[in-house]
Order: sequence, then C-alpha cells, then structure tokens
Amino acid sequence: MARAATTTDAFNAVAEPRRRQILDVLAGGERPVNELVEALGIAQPLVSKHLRVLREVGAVHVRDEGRRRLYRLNGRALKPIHDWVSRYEGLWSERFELLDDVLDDLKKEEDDGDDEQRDGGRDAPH
Amino acid sequence: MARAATTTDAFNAVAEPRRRQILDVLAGGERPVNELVEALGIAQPLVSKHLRVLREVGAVHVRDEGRRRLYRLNGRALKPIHDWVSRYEGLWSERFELLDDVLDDLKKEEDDGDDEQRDGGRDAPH
DNA sequence: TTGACATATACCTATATCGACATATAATCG
DNA sequence: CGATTATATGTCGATATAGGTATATGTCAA
Repeated sequence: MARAATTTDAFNAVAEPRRRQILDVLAGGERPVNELVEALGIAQPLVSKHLRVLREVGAVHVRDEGRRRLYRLNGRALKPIHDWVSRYEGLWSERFELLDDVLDDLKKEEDDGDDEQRDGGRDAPH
Repeated sequence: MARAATTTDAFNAVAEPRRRQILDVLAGGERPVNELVEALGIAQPLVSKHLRVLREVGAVHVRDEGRRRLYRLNGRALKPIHDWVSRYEGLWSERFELLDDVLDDLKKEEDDGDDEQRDGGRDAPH
C-alpha cells in the first residue's frame, strides 16, 4: 500500500508546505488564483492542483466571479488538526522541558555512556 | 519530484493515522514496542518503521532497557504544528460560522443557481 | 552453546504523489 | 468570429512511501 492520498484528510493535505502557504495567504482574505500564483512564485497549474486538494478536504471554498475564481479559506477544516495537537499542548512548557531533561539524564546514567550503539546514531538530531 | 519524505518534518510524520495513534498511546507514558504492537494491533515490523519515522522527526525518544526499547513521547516536536494551526483557531467559532454562512449566501445570489457547473460538483463535500 | 524473546532492517509490490510541460475549458473583448 | 486572459486538467518522470514477509541483530536464560 502506498501513502494515503493527500485528499484523505486535512492532516495529509496540510503536510505540503505550499498548501499551508496558500492557506496563509487566504487568511488575509479571498483571493483569485492569479494572486496566489504571484504570492507563491510557482507555476499556475501547480497552484491549481494544490487548490484542488485543499478543496477536496474542504479547507477552501470557491466562488466564480467572471473569468476568475475566488478562493476563500474555510478554517473549520483545520479544526481536527487543532483538536488533536492541542492535547499535546503544554508538553513543551518549561515544567515539562525540565522533566524531560531529568528523564534524559536518567537515561544517560542507566546506559552508562553505551547509548546510541545499536541505532547507529540515527536518532533525531538532538 | 515525489511527495516530501515523511521524515521531513512533524507535519508529514503525523499525517499517517497510525503514527498519531502511537503518539496517543505514548501520551500515557513510556512504552516498549511490544505494547505498542498490541495497542495498535498491527504487525511488529510496521510499528518499528513508524517509530523510526517518529524518531527521525524527534517526536519520540528511545531508551534501552535490557532487550526491550522503551519509547517516550517528545511533545516539543509537535509545537510547530500547534503554532501553525493555532493561527486559525477561532475561525470555527460561532461568529465566524455565521459570517461564513452569509458569504455563502452572497455567493449563491451572485451565481444565481448556476453554481457548480464548471467544477462538475467535485468540490469538497463540505 | 542453544534457544527463546524483543526489536530492527531488507526486499518487494502497488500506489500516489510533486513538478514540468502541453493542452483543454471558459469568459471577455474587439 | 478570433484573440486574449484566467484557470483547470492530462501526461510523464522520479521518488517515497505503507504493508507484507523473511531475516538480521541483540539480549537473556538454561
């Protein structure tokens, strides 16, 4: 099985930085594709495709205005992300950072400097 | 170019539901791979692979304990997600929902029932 | 040592990208 | 009508999966 489609849910749609950028621009108000192309500085077909993904997960709404199509942000679609990640909010508070450090210290003591041997140091860069 | 690697950042790592599930379990405290396999009900190699991705983006820390490896959540890695999505918090408040409805009504009036013709009704199911 | 247990990695297949390019569709203007 | 502008779609190439299976690595126990 391949990776889930980007149109599966908001999580997948928003994993692409360009799509987040599009939403950031739209946060400033309704915009035609034209301006999004300019703002992002990438090819127009690519913008249209990103917009399609955002449309399919409901992150944007479209409105026809003459030969232009005005895109508008729909924040509701991001709520699941906010709800999920909010459960982890506070884990990076100072108090938790300290706890983390303590646990890291305990780990170091237990492993007695023999750490990172099995994993080949491929652990996260800090 | 293909899609960005899942190890590129937390956004991509967390787009996979199973990896969110793993983090959810780890939110309850340090766990060996064993228990994660049980909790998720999927094959062990798959869990190890997901854990590797989470390790590479720094979302989890590992600690060796005998022949087991204890994984621990590192909430800090999720902060960028929280920071980004929080800028959209409130867009789904009641007041904004109402504004949205008003805008949708305006759209309907403008298009005069001729909407969804070009898009073939392929818009997101709201 | 031999074996059982715990975890990680290698290999394979099917699939869904992202980006570039060409082209189609649609609306407006002269 | 034909030309221009605005946007969407199709195709192709390169790539990175997720899941399955087999296997390697590491640890403990008898």
